[in-house]
Amino acid sequence: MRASCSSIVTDDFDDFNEKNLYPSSSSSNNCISLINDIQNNDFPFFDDLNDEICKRSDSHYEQDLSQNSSQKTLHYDPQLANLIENELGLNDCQTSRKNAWGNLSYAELIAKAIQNSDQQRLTLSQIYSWMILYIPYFRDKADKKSSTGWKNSIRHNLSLHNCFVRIPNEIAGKSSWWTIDHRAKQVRGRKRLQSNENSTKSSKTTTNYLNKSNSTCSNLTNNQQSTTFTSVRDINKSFYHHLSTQTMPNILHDMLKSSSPLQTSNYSNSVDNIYSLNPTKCELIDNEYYSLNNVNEYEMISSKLSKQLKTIDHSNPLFRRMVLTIMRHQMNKSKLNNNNNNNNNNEREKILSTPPPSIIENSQCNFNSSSSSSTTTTTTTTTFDFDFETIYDLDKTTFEDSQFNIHDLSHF
Amino acid sequence: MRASCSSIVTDDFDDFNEKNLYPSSSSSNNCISLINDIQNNDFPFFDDLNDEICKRSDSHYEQDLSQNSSQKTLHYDPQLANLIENELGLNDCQTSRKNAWGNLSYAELIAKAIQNSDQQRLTLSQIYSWMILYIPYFRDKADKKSSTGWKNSIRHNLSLHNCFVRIPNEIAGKSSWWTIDHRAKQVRGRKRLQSNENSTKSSKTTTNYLNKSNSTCSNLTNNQQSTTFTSVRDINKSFYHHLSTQTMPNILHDMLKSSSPLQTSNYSNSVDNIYSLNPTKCELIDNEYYSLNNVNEYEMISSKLSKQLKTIDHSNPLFRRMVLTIMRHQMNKSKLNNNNNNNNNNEREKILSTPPPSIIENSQCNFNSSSSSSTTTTTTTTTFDFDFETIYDLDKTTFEDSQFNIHDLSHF
DNA sequence: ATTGTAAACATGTTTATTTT
DNA sequence: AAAATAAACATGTTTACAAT
Ligand SMILES: [Mg+2]
Ligand SMILES: [Mg+2]
Repeated sequence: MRASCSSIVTDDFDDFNEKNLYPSSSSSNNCISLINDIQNNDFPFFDDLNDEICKRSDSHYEQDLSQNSSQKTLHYDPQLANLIENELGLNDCQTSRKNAWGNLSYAELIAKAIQNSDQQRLTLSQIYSWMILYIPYFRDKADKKSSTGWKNSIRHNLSLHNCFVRIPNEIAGKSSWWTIDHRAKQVRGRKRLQSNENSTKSSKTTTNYLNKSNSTCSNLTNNQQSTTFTSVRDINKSFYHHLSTQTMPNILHDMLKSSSPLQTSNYSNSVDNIYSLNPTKCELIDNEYYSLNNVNEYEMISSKLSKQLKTIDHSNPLFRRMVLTIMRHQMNKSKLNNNNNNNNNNEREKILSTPPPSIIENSQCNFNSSSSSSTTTTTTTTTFDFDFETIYDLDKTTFEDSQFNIHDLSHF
Repeated sequence: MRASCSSIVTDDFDDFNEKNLYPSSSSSNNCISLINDIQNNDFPFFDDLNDEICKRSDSHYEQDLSQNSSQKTLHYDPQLANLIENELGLNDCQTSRKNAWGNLSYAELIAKAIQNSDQQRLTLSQIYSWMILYIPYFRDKADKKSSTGWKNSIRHNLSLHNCFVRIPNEIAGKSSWWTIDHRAKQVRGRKRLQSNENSTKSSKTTTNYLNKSNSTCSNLTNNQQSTTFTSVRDINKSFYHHLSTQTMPNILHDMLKSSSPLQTSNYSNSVDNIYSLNPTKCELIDNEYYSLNNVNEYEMISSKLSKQLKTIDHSNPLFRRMVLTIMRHQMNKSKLNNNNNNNNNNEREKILSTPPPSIIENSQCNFNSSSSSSTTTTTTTTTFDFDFETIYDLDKTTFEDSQFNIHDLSHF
């Protein structure tokens, strides 16, 4: 309890929490009856309510091993501690371990911490606490001075690996939630391409740290091995891997802006929120997305999308998504072709050298007619069924086992 | 353009933006026709699209004075610059000015920057750029070394004043938007109460920096002088002013948890999002909320709410809000009474000394029956009409003149 | 090539001190 | 009392480099 909180009111609240007068979250039955009480009786006054709360608590008292109030949700599980010690190799007689703390990497430890949390998400400080609680080595280095190193590494790993996804905290002023994106099979991902793309195309063996051996640590099924796209965002991601930072062209901005959104539904009604479907700093998840087969696959989807685009109204929020996806696909396809033909600068030069004609208001331009560039790609049209419902569903990038779609927070 | 972005693809994109090949956002007519084109024709290829874009651009070319690509939206407005110079007093012959840069405070400058932006929001680096662009003094101190001081002050002001509200950026990895909350008439707000509450009760004169004189800088109406509550959140804010940090009691958490939410509507379906209606670090907006009249007003609302609470289902998301509001009201009312009676510790002692009885599952407890505390408050019941629609409306804390409800971003 | 480690840096929050 | 100023600190992002 901070000394600066001098008022009685604050003291009361602190005591309520710190002395665990309230039942833990496991006692939800009691609370249902409490709700009934409130609904059946007239207005309960505070002190009476407190009496009632006292009556119902206590039996569910749980020892809180964490230091401060922000880590209330962290409970010590001896069984888990044992399992982790085994995985670390601390119970083996071997003297040589991968790291000072055992045989697990930082990424694996962080994944364990998050996966063993109630809501599959933790704040940075909660991750720190988890480490101190479960990893003996870090427990010995918990003080300010000696913790700087490994805490830095924790932060480094959270940022570096794209399987760790930061979600803004709903409570203003509190730090973000760190979650796990199970679709990112590749735990470690470069944020920026190395200088030349030659080295990039080599196939890379990626390890999956998230679902390892023991059953207690993870009840998550790993049934997402197929290369089908799970969301529009995934498609975009695969397109934008080679760009370090991506600014959406103004033209697209305007197109989106000019199509007024629906007020209903889950879709947000501002242009800006549409951008939430456009993560600027994207990362290649599966290298094999590069293969020509996959390019054709995109082609297929894109072709389907463009046909459906003609049938729906501007006001339909799906319209915006489709435009987005198509534009991206086309731009990247064109560029991919340029790369393959080794005439990298042609396209660019051509565009830059084109003298700007006068504006044609509301003109009916035929895009397929004009000028330039021999990059005609064969468009494979198949029986790919890609209707609205499908797109709609695809966009729900739900986590498998979490109770709610945590990534909605970043969408809306 | 960064040297590290070596791929042609990136170069293309950069050129598109930096050379302003795309029309500015004012040319939405062109874009509508472009959308029609896409819908009417078959699939437009990238290079054709580019040609079209070139045709339509150029006339709307605007000089971009900002240094790097993240500040694309910042345009230099000579007229605005002139107005600001006048407000700074740079055109006066006076030698003595409030600050080295003129007669406006940091808070006033930041407010001007945001209010003159397209979308009424800027990132931190955009605010920096605005200062360098419009304030001569800062323009002379734009380099790394000499800018640390005033940039620190900018950040300090953004955090300190609760009229500046931080909204997470929809684009993952980008820094937050800074917006203005026009309901916060008091620009400066302490984040934490000073040591003793004696000094707090003195009435404080607060200045409103947001709508000052000139018409160009602000088309915002200042018609929120009444003390009526504009949202449930406002009510909560006024309750929680005296708490530096507020953890919601577990009991309430459980109550909310046990009432399953509806899947429809704008309301989020996770307990955690309910907390978004419960800003932990709240701040007193109007000191007069302390007065007894206002306490009774809350009493009124609270009473109404509690009656309606009895009529609605747990699954109704409004139910949660009402519980929230009522609980808060009662707790604070009780504490307020304790303070008035100068028996501050009685209530607390009583609660702490109460021996915890055994749990009563699904019992029908009468809250008004039991024990303790002589703090019976007279509940004024009036004709206050507070139905669902009202609550629903109250929660839409829309900005007056902004095109969309930017604060929805922090709600959902 | 993967991982650990250090460090520079940006962005926010908060407290303390000085100036006015 | 309000504003400017300095500074400590937490949280994230990114680069560099060493160890394996
Ligand atoms: Mg990450
Ligand atoms: Mg603020």
